[in-house]
Amino acid sequence: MARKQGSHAKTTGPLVRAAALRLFARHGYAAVSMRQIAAEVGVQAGALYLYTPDKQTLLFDLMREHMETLLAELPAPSGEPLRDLQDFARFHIRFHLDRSDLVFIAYMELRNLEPENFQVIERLRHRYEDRLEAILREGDGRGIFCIPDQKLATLAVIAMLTGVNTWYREGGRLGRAEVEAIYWDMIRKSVGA
Amino acid sequence: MARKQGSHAKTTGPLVRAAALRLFARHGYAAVSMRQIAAEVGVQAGALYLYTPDKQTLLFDLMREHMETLLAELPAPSGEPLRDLQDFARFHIRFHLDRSDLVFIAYMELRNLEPENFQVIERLRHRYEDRLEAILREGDGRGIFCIPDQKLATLAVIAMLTGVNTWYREGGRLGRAEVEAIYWDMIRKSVGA
DNA sequence: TATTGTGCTGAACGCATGTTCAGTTAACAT
DNA sequence: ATGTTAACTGAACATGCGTTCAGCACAATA
Repeated sequence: MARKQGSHAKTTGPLVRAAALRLFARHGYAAVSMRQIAAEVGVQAGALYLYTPDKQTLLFDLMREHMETLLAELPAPSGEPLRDLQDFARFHIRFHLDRSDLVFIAYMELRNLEPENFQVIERLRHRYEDRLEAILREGDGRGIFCIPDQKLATLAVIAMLTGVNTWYREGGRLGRAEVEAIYWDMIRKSVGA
Repeated sequence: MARKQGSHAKTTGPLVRAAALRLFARHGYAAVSMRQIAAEVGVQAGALYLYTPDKQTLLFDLMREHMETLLAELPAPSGEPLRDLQDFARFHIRFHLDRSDLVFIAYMELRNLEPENFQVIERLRHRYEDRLEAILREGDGRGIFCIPDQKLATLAVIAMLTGVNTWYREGGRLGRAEVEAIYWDMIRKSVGA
């Protein structure tokens, strides 16, 4: 039953990755055992170590790849703050709803990262926040926005947007487009534009 | 070394409770062992079972008491939506900053609750959200607010407010009063008032 | 057909887990 | 001095953990 993933890999193979993603999101990193992950893949526990060095790397790889994709796919700013803020907001909602498991892990399992791994993820997250802060600063400087504190506004907007993931369900009362529109409306108002 | 907590209690004693609170908040429920909690209290693991029926109850009691206190201390609405919204926002920030460990646990460890315990907490959380939603609905109906969707606005505001806990540190750039004022400004604008 | 390779098993390693309980200790009441 | 009781220990229970590794099966190569 050859599964063709890799052999004594330094990072995680795709099938193992997918199984770990599902289980970590559902039960949490600390509550999931390597044997459970192996069962989800359909192998014995020992075989996992052909595809990942250890359990911690399983978690770290999930988070790092998630954050790197987030930064890579974030649309480049046009220099027009109102439009850039809208792009950011809509992108954030769409990107996060498409990856609810990864988002959940990235926000919940930070404390289960070993310190050096934690710092890597923190740096990536900070780069993402900085992108939003730059938009807000630009808009505030040009008098398009009216923001009491740019750092706080950045964190407030991101918290608000990320909150969508805690309640949104496919096939619910509102579709993604409506959610995007409603949140954009609230965010636009909250920064005084 | 008598510690006078209780004896074969059905709920958790205060010293054990405080130790569990610290450790769960720092490392997560699944990652903390009864032996670690016992060490924090200064007893052997077996002694914990004089003060709590089991580990799950330790977690559940923390969450339930937290949510009940939250509901009990939430100020009663005056009927004046703008003032009630401000009261709600300021109360939320203050209450949550005063209990950052409990808040962290209440948001992070939901999935470690057994199903029936989970439902109890969910119901309490819903009652809290309903209080805010009632304020928004009243203000929107009277034309004081301008809200595209009351349910979403409720969740967005709470997410925004709760986000403060992820970054606020005592002795940082901003004091509590300033944070309260800035967030109140953003929230007021976001609901169109 | 013989030889190499890889992909995986299954057992084992030492250690930690939540929980129970027979017994020790110390404070108090009589 | 004796009896009582509550607080606590320390060992034990069965189970599970992350991780390692000798060996096996099978596909590809020679």
